[in-house]
Amino acid sequence: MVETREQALDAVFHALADPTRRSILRMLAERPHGLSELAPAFPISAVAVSKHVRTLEAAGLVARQVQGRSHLCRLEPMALLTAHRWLQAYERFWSQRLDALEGLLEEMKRDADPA
Amino acid sequence: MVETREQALDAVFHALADPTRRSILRMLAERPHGLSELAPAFPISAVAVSKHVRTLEAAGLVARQVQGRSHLCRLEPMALLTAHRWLQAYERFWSQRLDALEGLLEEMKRDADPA
DNA sequence: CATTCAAATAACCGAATGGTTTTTTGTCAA
DNA sequence: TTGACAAAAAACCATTCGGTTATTTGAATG
Repeated sequence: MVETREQALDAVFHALADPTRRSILRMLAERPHGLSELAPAFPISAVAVSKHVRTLEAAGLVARQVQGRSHLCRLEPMALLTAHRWLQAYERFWSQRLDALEGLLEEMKRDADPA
Repeated sequence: MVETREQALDAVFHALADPTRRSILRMLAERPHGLSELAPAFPISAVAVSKHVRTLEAAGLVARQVQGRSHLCRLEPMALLTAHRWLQAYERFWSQRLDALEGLLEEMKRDADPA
């Protein structure tokens, strides 16, 4: 479904950009859930929840195991690695900022409490 | 603009879910760029690029410094931390998987090359 | 002052998004 | 075999999205 790495990032970030879908992932992180077990947890129709799950599936974040007439969904965590690695490339920028903040705090402490 | 933590995640993940916007961030990671310097790097109109920058700004990923008639954009990396921390909560799931994979590889090596 | 240049604003367009209700399609059980 | 149940599929709707062109605003420059 997803071809290139850029398309994978598109799909994963888009899937994560919705609070209902993030909630679904949180539930699946705890344990696998059937679709009909997932749906009542949200104030929207079961069809809408099913659509969200399909979006998560398309991004590779969720896998579905069909058992008769119930569909068991489980977290597929490796897809999160795509997003994580992209973010890691920027890690040095925010750690730089955090270091600068820490430095400032040290300075303030020294000024407020001169030995 | 962004009120709650959930809204912040919505805005950041949505901003990252577009290849043009990710490219803009990559350029700004290298160094700050004027808007008019940013625009020609993309096969779309300057207005479209300006809109993308506004989306990034709304997510807190980019800050703009107006200097006369040119607008200087720079990366605001702390907003990425929001996304990074959300992903970190799932880190144990994929590292579990990676460990399992590593274990399998070890096993295959042992089987293929019995001492 | 008139011009030029950077950017925003406005108006518009087609496609995608998030939601709905209704209608199939299967599968389990009485 | 006749329901009942789980889920998908279809049709629909309003809003948002990513893009366009044309117009306006505002600062630098001749």
